[in-house]
Amino acid sequence: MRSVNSDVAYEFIRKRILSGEYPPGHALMTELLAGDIKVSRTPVRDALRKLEADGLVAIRAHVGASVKKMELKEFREMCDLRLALETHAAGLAAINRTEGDLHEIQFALEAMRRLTEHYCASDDEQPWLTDLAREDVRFHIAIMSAAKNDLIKKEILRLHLLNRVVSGPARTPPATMSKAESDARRRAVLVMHENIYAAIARSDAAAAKREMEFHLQELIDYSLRLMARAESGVAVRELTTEELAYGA
Amino acid sequence: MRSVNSDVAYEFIRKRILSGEYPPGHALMTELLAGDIKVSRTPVRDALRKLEADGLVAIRAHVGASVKKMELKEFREMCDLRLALETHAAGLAAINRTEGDLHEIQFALEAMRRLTEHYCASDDEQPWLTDLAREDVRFHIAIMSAAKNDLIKKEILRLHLLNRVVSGPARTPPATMSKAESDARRRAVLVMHENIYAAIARSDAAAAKREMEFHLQELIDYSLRLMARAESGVAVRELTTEELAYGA
DNA sequence: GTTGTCTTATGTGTATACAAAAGTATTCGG
DNA sequence: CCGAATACTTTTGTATACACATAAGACAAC
Repeated sequence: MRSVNSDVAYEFIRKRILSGEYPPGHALMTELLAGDIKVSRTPVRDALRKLEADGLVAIRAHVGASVKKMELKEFREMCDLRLALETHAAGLAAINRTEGDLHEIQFALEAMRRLTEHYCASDDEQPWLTDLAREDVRFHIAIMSAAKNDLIKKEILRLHLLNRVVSGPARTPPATMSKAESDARRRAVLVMHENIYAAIARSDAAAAKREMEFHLQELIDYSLRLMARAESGVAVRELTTEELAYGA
Repeated sequence: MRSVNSDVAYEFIRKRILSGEYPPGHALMTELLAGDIKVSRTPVRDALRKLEADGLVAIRAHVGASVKKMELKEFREMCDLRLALETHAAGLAAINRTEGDLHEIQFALEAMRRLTEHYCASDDEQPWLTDLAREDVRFHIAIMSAAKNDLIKKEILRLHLLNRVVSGPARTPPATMSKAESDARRRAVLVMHENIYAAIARSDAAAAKREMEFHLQELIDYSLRLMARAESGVAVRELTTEELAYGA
C-alpha cells in the first residue's frame, strides 16, 4: 500500500519541516523538491496539498508553497484552540480512563519527576531538556489517549506539531533566565502535572479540566512572552540592518 | 484570482455535496467529474484533496474518492469535538463581545422567537422549519464571531457543514413526533438560546459556557437518537431485502 | 452448485509537455 | 540620475498520455 509516491513525498517534506531543515517561510518549489525526491511534480503537489491541510504549509495560487509562518495574532488563536481541546480532553480522560491509561500517565509523570530532580541537582542543561520535553509530550499524549476520542486526539496532535514548527524562532534557549528561575519553573510544571494526574485518577472531570486549563494558560503565556520577545528581537535586528545600510 | 480551475472544481463538487445531490457514500470519479466541470482530471484531483481536508470526502489510494460516510462512533466523536469548541467559543464571546456583536446575536434570537411563536400557533410545518434552522445557525455563527477567534470559528463552521452532510439520512423529518412534542422541543431550544444570550450579555463567561454546553449536549443527544434510529432502520431494510431473497 | 483462479476492464497514480501568471531585470524616456 | 514601461525568466497551473492496481466477470475444476 506504500506504492504511492504522494505519500513518499509527503513524508519527505513533512520530516524536513518538523526537523527545522525547512524553516518557516522557506519556499517549497515543486520542481526542486521533485528532483530531490526523484519523483515528478504531480505527487509533490499532492503532498503539498496534504501538508497545507495539516497547517504546516501555506499555498498561494500562482505564487507557490512555503512553510507556514504565523504572526502573533494567529499564534494566539491557535494556542487558544489548543487550550479548548486539551482542557476538554482532560475532562473526558477523567471519565473514560482505564487503569491502563492511568498507569501510562503515571509512568510519564514519574519520568518527568526523576528528570526534573536530576536536572535541578546538576549544572549541565542541554541534554536533559530534550528528555524532559519528550516526557512532557508523553504525559499529554497519554491523557489524550485516555480521553477515548480519536478525532480530538488527532486534532491536538496536529496543533502540537504546528506549534513546534511555527514557534521555531522562539524555541531558542531562554538565556535571559537564571538557573534558579528555570528550576522554579520546571518544578511548577511538575506540580501542575501532578494535580492534573490526581484529578484524573479520582475521576474528577471538573477538577481535571480546571487544572489542565490552568497549566496550559501558564504555558501559553510563557510561549507568548518568548514569541513577543523574539519578534521584537527580529524587528530590532532589521532596524540594525537598515541602519548599517544607512551608515554605509 | 478566480483564474484557478481547481477552485472552480472545488466549489462545483462541494456545492453538490452540501445540497445532497451527492449523498454520503456516492463515488466521485475524476474523469466523470472532469467531464461535467469541463476541466481536466488534474484540478479535479486537487479539489478532491481539499474536500478531503474539509472532511467532506474520503479518498483511498487506487480505489477512488467518495462522499464521506460516518459510522456512529465517529459521529459521536465529531459531536463531542464540536461541543468542546462551541462551549469554549461561548465563553470567549462573553468576554470579547462588542455591543455590535450583542445586537447581532439578539437579532437572530428575536427572529427565532417570532418564528417559533408563529409556528406553534399554526399548523403547516415545512416552510417555517428552514427559516427557523437558518436563524438557529445565524445565532450560533454570531456567537462564534463575537468570540474573536477566526481559527476556532473556521473549525466550528467546518464541523457544522460536515454535520449537515453526514447526518443527511437522519435529517429526514421526525414523523414519529407529535406536534405537541415538536412545539415543546422548539420552545425549549428558544429558552436555552435566551439563557446563552443573557449570559453573554452580562459578560458571564462561566455561565455562557455552562448554558452552551447544556444546549449542545441536548442537541447532540437528540441527533444521536435520530441517527441510531435511522441506522437501525437501514439495518431492518437490509434484513428485509435478505429475507426477500431468501423467500424467493 | 460452488469455489477458486485467471482474464479483462475501468479508474487511479504518475510523468511530461504546454500555457499562463507572477516577479525580475532591462531599457528607454524624462 | 531616476522612474516607468516592457521584455524576459522562473515557476506555477493544466492537459494529456501512459503505467499500474483494483475489482468484476468468466471460465474451469472440484
